[in-house]
Amino acid sequence: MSLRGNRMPPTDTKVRILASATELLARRPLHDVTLDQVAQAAGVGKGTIYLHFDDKDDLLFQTFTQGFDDLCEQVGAIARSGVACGQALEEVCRQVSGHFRRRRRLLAMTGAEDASMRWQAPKMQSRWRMMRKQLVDAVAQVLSRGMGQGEIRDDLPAEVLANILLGMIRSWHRDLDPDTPIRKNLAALVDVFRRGAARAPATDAPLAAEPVRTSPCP
Amino acid sequence: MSLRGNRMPPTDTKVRILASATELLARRPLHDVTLDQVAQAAGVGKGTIYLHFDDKDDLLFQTFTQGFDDLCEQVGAIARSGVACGQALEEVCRQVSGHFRRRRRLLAMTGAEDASMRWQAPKMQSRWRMMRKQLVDAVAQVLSRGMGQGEIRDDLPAEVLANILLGMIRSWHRDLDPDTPIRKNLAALVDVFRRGAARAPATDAPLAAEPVRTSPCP
Amino acid sequence: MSLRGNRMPPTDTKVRILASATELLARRPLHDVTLDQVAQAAGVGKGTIYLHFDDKDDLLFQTFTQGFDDLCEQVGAIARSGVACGQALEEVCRQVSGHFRRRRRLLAMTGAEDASMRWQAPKMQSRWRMMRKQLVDAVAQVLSRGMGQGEIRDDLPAEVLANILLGMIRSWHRDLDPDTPIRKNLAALVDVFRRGAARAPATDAPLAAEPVRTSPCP
Amino acid sequence: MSLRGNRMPPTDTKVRILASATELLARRPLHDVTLDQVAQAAGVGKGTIYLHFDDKDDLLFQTFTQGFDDLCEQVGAIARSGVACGQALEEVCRQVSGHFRRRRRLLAMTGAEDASMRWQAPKMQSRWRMMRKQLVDAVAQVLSRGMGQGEIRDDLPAEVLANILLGMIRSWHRDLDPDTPIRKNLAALVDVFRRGAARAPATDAPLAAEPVRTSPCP
DNA sequence: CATGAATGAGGATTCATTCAT
DNA sequence: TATGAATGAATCCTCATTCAT
Repeated sequence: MSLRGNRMPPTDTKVRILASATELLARRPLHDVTLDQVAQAAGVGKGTIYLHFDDKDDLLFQTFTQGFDDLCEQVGAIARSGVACGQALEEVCRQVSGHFRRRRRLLAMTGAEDASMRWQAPKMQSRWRMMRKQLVDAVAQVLSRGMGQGEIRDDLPAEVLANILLGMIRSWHRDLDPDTPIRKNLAALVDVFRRGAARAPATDAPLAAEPVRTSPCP
Repeated sequence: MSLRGNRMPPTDTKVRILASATELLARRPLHDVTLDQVAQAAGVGKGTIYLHFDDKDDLLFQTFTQGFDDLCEQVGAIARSGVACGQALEEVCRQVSGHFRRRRRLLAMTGAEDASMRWQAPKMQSRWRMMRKQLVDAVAQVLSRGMGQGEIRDDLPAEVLANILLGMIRSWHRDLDPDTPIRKNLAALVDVFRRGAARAPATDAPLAAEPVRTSPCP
Repeated sequence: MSLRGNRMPPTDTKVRILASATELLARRPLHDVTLDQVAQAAGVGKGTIYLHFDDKDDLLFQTFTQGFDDLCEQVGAIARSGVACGQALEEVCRQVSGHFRRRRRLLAMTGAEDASMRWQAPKMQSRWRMMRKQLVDAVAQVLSRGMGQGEIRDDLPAEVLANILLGMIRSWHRDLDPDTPIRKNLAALVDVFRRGAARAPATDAPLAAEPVRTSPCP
Repeated sequence: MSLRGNRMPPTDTKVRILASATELLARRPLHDVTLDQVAQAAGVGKGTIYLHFDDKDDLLFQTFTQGFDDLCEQVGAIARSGVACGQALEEVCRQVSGHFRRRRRLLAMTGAEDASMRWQAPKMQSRWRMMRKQLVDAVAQVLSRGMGQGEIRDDLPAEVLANILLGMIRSWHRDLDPDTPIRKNLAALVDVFRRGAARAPATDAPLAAEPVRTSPCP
């Protein structure tokens, strides 16, 4: 049975729509992606989209945040595992970076500026903030553990450091020339962050004192 | 000439238009700013915009990159001045951050993601890339000098470090809760970066060696 | 058969649909009532509607004209009963008015202007005209008897007077402020009509003569 | 100059749009008139409509109520003129009827049921009610004067009688077969109304007493 | 008989751009 | 230069209708 003719196999419709939207948004700017294109790419009728999403906004939002929960879950798992801080950080970067790379221009990771700028409607704003906070908190957990173990500086809140790390990852992917070999070497990025975020050697001057003025570059 | 009657003093029309666009873009998402609004806010006729700009794109581009040259110039000046690396970095952050804060959501600083995503037309793409490279290069110059003086690690290209720093500043402004007191303290950000980018103490094991893989957080 | 499980008792489906449509049309303008709403309100699937009605038009038509046959029948019965003209008219008004009040905005009574304007397709047009003529004729019968008995003026066709009466009833319900106490007193309306439609006192000048042109208001 | 080529003479654009809308609404049901059609018929671009009207609703409303103010003014003038009640009523009917005939199916006169059903939005509702009250009041003024002169029954409020008269006129136009010769003779309608609304001969039984039960039809 | 996911033609509305003045 | 009325292509969204189950 099921001679639906030219229909695709019974892949769940909503999934197909999301996939098409993802695909298109990775190529064209948000602004230029129309629902007709999404529908066409997904091989469904235009109206079908509205059976699965409230709105164009809703579709975009879900597209942008797809898989985000999983990412947060994974990062959270790293935090909870007993893994040493250094390895944990590397693993976090790998996960976040992988997620980011997979969703390329979607920028679903932290700021998705296109998205965050589009959604100024309060409803979306808060939806978005919640998602973002989820990831920052997960990363902050890893750092908190590092602080507890005396490995991460505790003169800055974990959330602040988490934001910095995420910002670095973002830059790494967005702004770095894709052909730079270093870009493939996440370890370098982790190293810079770890050193910047490390607790200063206990013997030397206190961290918060005035190292800003003193150490390396006088 | 110019008996424009009840018009404002002969403030240059183009300047007024740019100012209005800046104002509006700082509030609404790009997507929601219309030329009618800009014209109205600037107190000029809609057609007048086309006397000063090719296009809506052109207007947006000029709006986004307004003052960017000045910023690059200032950063370059810091690099050329003999100021010590540490102070130079702080000053760079102050400048960039100030520019960023002033143009808030315009994101004219490094990537202006909205912008970069909007402009896929080759013409704009390259126009944009050039602007961005200008700033990265200026920051990289400061870092290069630091490397020459043995204060900045030289296992990573200066441009990579420059990108990281700019990414951190961006995060600092975009993602950090505006009410966090730390956000006002740029020195903290500089400190994290400087330590991360510092040349490792000569005594210990070489930084790039393999701590990444082994030790937790030294 | 009919192992419908948790369905309602075998209330006739079509009746439920009509009831829901009536309910909805009494609240929202025709224009805003969708088949989804009707189906939902009736607790049936959307497709089911098409098992009982040709069309949305058909559903609307049947909804609008529901009970109309009964009304015509009742009015006809009054005409055939030997009841005196005055009482008969009052009774007619009561029936028509009651029907009208029950179906309020449906306006199924005489013109259902919404309906008459909607249905320009010849099929519906004639269907509608037939229904309307039925009622006018029934009312006209009552008036004809009154003419035969010398109580109703016969210088105007019974159908014309019937239309006038129906128009008055319509206005009474539609245009009169629902809070006006008089609105509840149909007798007043009947009185106006009866006096206007009464045969003029034999003694005075003939009604149709020319009072219209000359005397103010006798 | 002004070789606008295929443009129409400088008839005011808004007027042209209203005229086209009127024309179309007189043929097709409200529901089927699209803005494209209106624009095309008016020989203007689709967007131009939005320069002159807020909305489709606004366009329709203005179309329906076009000339209504004039009508009310004329009726008011009749009331204020010293004309005898009978002639005044005839004149009122002539005016209202003329307005009605001119706007045919638009029903702008009193109830414009299509319109009144479409506009359930509070804004339009009240806009509509105000217009309607204007006309009823104007007609009621004429009747009030008749009451003061003892020519019109005063056991019913003037507004109620005004509504009845307007309802009769509406029926006359809408429901009567256009070919009935009587339809052209408004005097007949006025006569029915005048007799129904006349003060009963002072000599006979009091009007409010029980004439309903007694006179003409026993 | 009953269902409801899928469809896609159709319509309201926006807005960058032009051009006669 | 400056203007702003006019334009119409482009887009989001609705909803009557179908059909595989």
